[in-house]
Amino acid sequence: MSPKTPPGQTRDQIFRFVRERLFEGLPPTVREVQQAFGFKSVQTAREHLETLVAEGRLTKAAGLSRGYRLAEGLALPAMALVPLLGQVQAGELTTAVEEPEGYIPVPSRQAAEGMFALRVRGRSMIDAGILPGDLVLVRRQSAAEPGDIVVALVEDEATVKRLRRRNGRLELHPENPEFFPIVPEPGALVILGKVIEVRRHLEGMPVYD
Amino acid sequence: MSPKTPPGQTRDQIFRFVRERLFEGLPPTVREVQQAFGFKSVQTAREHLETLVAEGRLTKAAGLSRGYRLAEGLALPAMALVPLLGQVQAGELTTAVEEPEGYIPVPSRQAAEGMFALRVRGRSMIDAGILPGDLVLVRRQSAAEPGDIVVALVEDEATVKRLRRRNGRLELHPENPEFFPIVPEPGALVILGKVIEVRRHLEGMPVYD
DNA sequence: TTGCTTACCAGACAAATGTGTGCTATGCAA
DNA sequence: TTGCATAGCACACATTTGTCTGGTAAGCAA
Repeated sequence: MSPKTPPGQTRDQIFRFVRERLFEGLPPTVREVQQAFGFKSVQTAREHLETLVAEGRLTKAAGLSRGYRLAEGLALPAMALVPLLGQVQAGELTTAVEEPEGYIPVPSRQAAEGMFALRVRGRSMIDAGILPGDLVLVRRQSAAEPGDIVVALVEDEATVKRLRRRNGRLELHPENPEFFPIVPEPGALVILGKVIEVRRHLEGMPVYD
Repeated sequence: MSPKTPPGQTRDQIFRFVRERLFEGLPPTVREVQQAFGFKSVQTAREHLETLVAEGRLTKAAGLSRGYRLAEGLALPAMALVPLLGQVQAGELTTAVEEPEGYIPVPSRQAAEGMFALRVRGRSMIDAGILPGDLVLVRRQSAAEPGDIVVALVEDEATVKRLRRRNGRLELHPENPEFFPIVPEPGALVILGKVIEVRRHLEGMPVYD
């Protein structure tokens, strides 16, 4: 008999194994789990799987081959592609087509709704750790809180700045002492969205389109 | 016998059915195809499936249940999860499991091979735009080029620094004037991998585990 | 006609796979 | 000790599932 492992440890690995296989598109059979973990009996694998079902981490379709699935809530993050906009044109950006340069994958279909991506061009945000060439993922919204990093429309160009409130009005502040804050006329500030993620690829990044 | 349909028409619909099922995560069995299309014989479904394989639209793993897959090139862009390692222990990090804190989704299965992720803890790389709390995605490799940002092992702790060559030896340089370079004994430098991506989530990020 | 192809059916067999019963061994707590 | 839980094993059985052999019927071209 194989040595006994600490309680739950093997089961965690089995859970990840099943999830991995689901990612690849083909759920494992009980015997595939058995072989993957070197169990000498099918039943050992089966008991672990059934325990995972009882724990609510897996679900199963009884009788079906390869019937184990991830439980609700643990579902695989389905990938979605967010458009990488190049030139952000005048107006509202809401006009359907802005000639995306490509598409950025995000791990949640839901989160991708109403998102777009931009490539940062200036050095005005380097103290916030946002460098030229970085990608910012932006959720579209026309308002934001002071302190948020936002994408705003300044003279028909999209710019990334931190939103600040000063003297009762909203301003766009760079995070680089070499740059000056932008003080829009009251009511003239057009916010395109809020930056919710920053990505920097130091090595070749696959482009989707 | 059911009425005979025009050549290829039923087969196209079977292809779409299989693709749909693959997208949902559970490839169909031959008999499930049979029932979905109301065939009175298993063999009818089987012949269509085998024809799709012969046409190069599907592939199959013979003998396996639910063994039909989409052919190369027709596959969906698949995501993979990269382990987010918390404490990087001594030694080589190559020991199988290091108690991942979670898993980070990356958009390519292939790229995920041999990768891991770390959460940055210090402020030593802020001038490179790497802030505390940022995630770095690392490809495992034991050597790197000067100029690369690497993860190296310093006194049993993983640290992110830029690799530099000075006076003929490799050093680990921070990107923050408040910190000093680390000068390992020649030959004592343990490189765990190269940083290939930096991510910062400014808003709640889903954690997978 | 003949011959060929495609679409479909019937029934059987064998391999893959899910499931059940009974067992050993270890650790822990009452 | 007893009792209980977890980890694992052996073996059998039934269902699911892939596979095979042989058939019918319709359309089309030589």
